[in-house]
Parts: sequence; C-alpha cells; structure tokens
Amino acid sequence: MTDPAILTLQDSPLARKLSAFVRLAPADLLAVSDLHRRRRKFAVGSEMIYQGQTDQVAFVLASGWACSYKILPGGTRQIVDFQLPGDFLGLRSVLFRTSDHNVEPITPVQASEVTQRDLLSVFASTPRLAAAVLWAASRDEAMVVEHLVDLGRRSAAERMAHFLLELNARLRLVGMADRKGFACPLSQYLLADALGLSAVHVNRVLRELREEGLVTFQKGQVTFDDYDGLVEAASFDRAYLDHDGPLLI
Amino acid sequence: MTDPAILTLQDSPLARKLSAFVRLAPADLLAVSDLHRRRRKFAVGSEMIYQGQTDQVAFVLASGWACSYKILPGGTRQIVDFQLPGDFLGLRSVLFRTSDHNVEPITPVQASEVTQRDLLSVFASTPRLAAAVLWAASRDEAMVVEHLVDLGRRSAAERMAHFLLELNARLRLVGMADRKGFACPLSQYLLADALGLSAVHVNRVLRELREEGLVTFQKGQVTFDDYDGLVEAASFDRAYLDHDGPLLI
DNA sequence: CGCCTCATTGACTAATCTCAAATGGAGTGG
DNA sequence: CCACTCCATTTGAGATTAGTCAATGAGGCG
Repeated sequence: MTDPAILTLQDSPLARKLSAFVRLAPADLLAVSDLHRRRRKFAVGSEMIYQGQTDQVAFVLASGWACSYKILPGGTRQIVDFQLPGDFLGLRSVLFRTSDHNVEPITPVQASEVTQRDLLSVFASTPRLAAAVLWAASRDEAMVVEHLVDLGRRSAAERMAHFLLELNARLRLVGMADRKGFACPLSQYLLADALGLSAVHVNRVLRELREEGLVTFQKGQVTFDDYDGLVEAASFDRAYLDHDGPLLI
Repeated sequence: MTDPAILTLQDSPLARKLSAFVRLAPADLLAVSDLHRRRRKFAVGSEMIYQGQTDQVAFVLASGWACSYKILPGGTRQIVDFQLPGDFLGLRSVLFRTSDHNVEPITPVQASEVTQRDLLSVFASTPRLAAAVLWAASRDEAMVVEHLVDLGRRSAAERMAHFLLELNARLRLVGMADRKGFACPLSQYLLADALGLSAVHVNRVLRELREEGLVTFQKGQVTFDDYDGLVEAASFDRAYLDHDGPLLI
C-alpha cells in the first residue's frame, strides 16, 4: 500500500485531521511534519497565549487539551473553545498583532510553535495543505458560532448534550474517540465556564442525562449509553462540522 | 486639501470604515468604489444568503441593516450578528462552498455583489486595501466572540447595555451615530433573538435602563442619557473593536 | 494522616420565561 | 374622517430554570 515512512508522518493528530478533508500527498505530509519542528511543553497553570500579547506566535497542539477564554471584570470567565490535539491555536494572532483572549493548558500539553514565516511558506509551497488549513480555521469559526447558538437558545441539558457530541465528533477525527465515548479531562468547573452555567448546575444536568440513560460522564470518561437518543435530545446536526472546503488556492 | 472627486469616492460607508483603520490612497479608494459595481436591492422578507446555499457570493452593505442568524429545530432562532452599512456579509461563503447560516434584510437594503474574482483582484492590486478588508473580517470575528461572552456570562441588562454600546461604536465608524445616540430599526423581537432573551424580557430590561437614566430606546431611536454610566453598567471595554491590523501583506 | 481539589446533594433565592391581556400607532378601505 | 386590522410594545401573574450558599463525600498526594 503506502510507504511505511509516510505512514509514520501521517501519525500526527494534525495530519489525521486534515486527511479527513483532503487526500494529502507525501509532499504535503512532509510539510505537516515540518510544522512540528520547535516542539514545546506547557504545564497546567502556564499561559500559552494571553490577552494583549503582541508576539506573532501560533501553535499546533500535538498532545493534551487547552482552552481559550476571556475573563470578565467581575472575575467570571467564559471559555470560548477547547483545543484538542491537531487543533491550531492563536492562528488569528499570527495574522493580527494582539490577542484578545487567553489560552492555557487543561492537561500537560505538547505543542509546536508555528511562525508567520512557516505558515506563509506552507501556503506558497503546498496549496492543498494550505486549503486544508483554511478549512480547519473555518471549521473552528463555525464551531464558535454554533457555541453562540448553544448559549443563546438551548437549555442547559441540550447544551451539555450538544457539547459532548461535538467533542466526540472532533476527537474521532484524530482517533481519540468512537461511537462508544471518549476520555475527557474536563472538570465540571471547566464545563460550567464553557456552557455558561454554574458548576453546581452542570453536576445536576449530568446526573439527569445519566439517569435518562443517555450519557455517563464520570471519572474522566464520557460514555454514550444511547448515542441516537442523545443526538435526538441535543437536536445535534453535525452539518456545521462537515462543511465543504475552500475554493481558493 | 484633497481632490473633490476623491472626497466623493470616500463617501461610501465601506470607505469610511476602512479609512478609520488605514489611510487609503486614491487608488485604494478607487478600488473600493469598484467593489460597489453590481448594486442590488433587497426587500424586507427576502433572503440574501441562506443555509446550504452553494453560490460563492458575498455583499457589501451600502445602505440598510441586515442580520445573520441560525434557525433551531424548535423554530426558535439565534441572531449571530447584525450587518450595518459598510459591513461585509457572506465573506466566508465566498471562500467556502456552503453557508451555514441565513442572512436577511431588516430594512430595505442596497448591497453590492462581490465575487471571488473581485476580491482576489483587490488583494492582488491594492495590498493596503486588502489589509484593511482582513482587518474588518477579523473585527467581525472578534465581535462574535464578544457576543458569545455576552450570552454566557452577562446578565440581561448588561447584555443589552453592552450591545447598544457596541452598535454605537460600529455606527460611529460610518458616521451614523454619535455620543448622543443613533437611529435603530431593530424591534424588540430582533433584540430578543440576538441577546438570547424573550421579547417580553427585552421590554422589561429596556424599561429598567430607561428608569435608571442610562439609555432610552423608543420609536426607533436610541438615546444615551448617561453614556459613561452605561459603559460602567455594561463593563464595556471596546478593546476588542480596536485591535491592531494585520501584519500580512 | 491531613490537606487538597473536585463531585455531589439539599434548601432557598433570583433571573428569566410563558401565558394572557391591554395599549397604541400606522396603514387601509369605506 | 372613521372603523378596522395588524403589529410592536407594555404590563401583570405565575411557572420554570438556573444560581447561590452550605454541607458532605470521595479520591489523590505529600
């Protein structure tokens, strides 16, 4: 079939994710692995990107989870999105001078620094890969919009169900989940800050969903007890994750 | 001072808005006015862009207000953003095949169709203008994020105050508002769908803000009775609207 | 063991929604 | 000009949802 060396290259989460969108040629895979030079580690509690930062640096997550959030004057915070292995982070702050939000690790993280120069060279040399990166960026934007809809018009239980299904779909792309469930390092406090709820209410909602036989989230493990039922309860339509790719380039 | 012909060119909302970011040269202004060929009109109730649409078309609003939204299975809807004169709309659906939301006029609208070809030619020929367009797109994205924070972590009154202040800031850029207030064609139903509230509650919140002497919204007119007080009540920090421009290009 | 943090539960409170009805313009046809 | 309709706004009352405060468990770790 394929050259074993290529198979190795294909084994980064980013490569797996992008492969789900376009068939990447060996040259493209080489370029992907090239983005993974300059590997760095971040401990929980450190900051990867912070509000007002003026460097032009982005990362690709190789392993671990992170979250991007904004802090409000009152001290509360809103998590805008979670970053999973294979996701970019701070892509916009490479293009624009200052970041308007923070990003920090949820688990220990390994990430590769990507500079503006790296990105431009990828765009110039491997158009298919560039298209795939744009696709990924656009998907991230669509997720933020869907998240906004969550907060505006869905009940706490729907939000939770929808969120867990979205995480599942994203993790499947990088081989970290299947229809049964996935390992999830998020505390109920993090869920609360992402879903616009209190931690106490998150706990109650999770209990409800569990007692209804839909999904169990315990000890860092999400288990779908009734996948179709959960999709139904969340009115989850994954179209926003599956949009077509860019025409440009 | 400046050539009168240039002054005329400068008089589109888009030109005014972009001028607030970069000093546009005459050639740039010409390119802007060139984007305004192919003028079209849309009546209230028509659709400018719809979910699943596969054309690659975007618009620049010349006059009138529009809104982009998503409809949920239950029939409720969430407005993601409003488009004001000078704003792009569907910029992403030029780059990506399908749109994942709808856009429709709130008032009668005049808009100019912008094709992928137009956009690419602008990017190739007038780099400063291209930078300004990217800046505008990035600002729009930052607004969606701020909107998400609104829905997740601010009370109804804070949300409303924040929203009115944001609208004000945006309209000022195109000369349609000042510190005193602005004309606003939004019904309380539209406000409700944007802020994730019921129309009834929107009404009550507006009454509260009025009785506290902060802001009056009646008969299509928003009047800031106490601008600084409102900024305080909303903990409005316009940094997200003022971010620096793109480095690229 | 003692000290964390996170999860869990109960009782009470506050915010917001829903239902229902009244009000008030703006336009329309007679 | 008037009667009528349509639609947005306004207000009240009661129901629901979610938040707050407080206490208790349960597991991990020095």
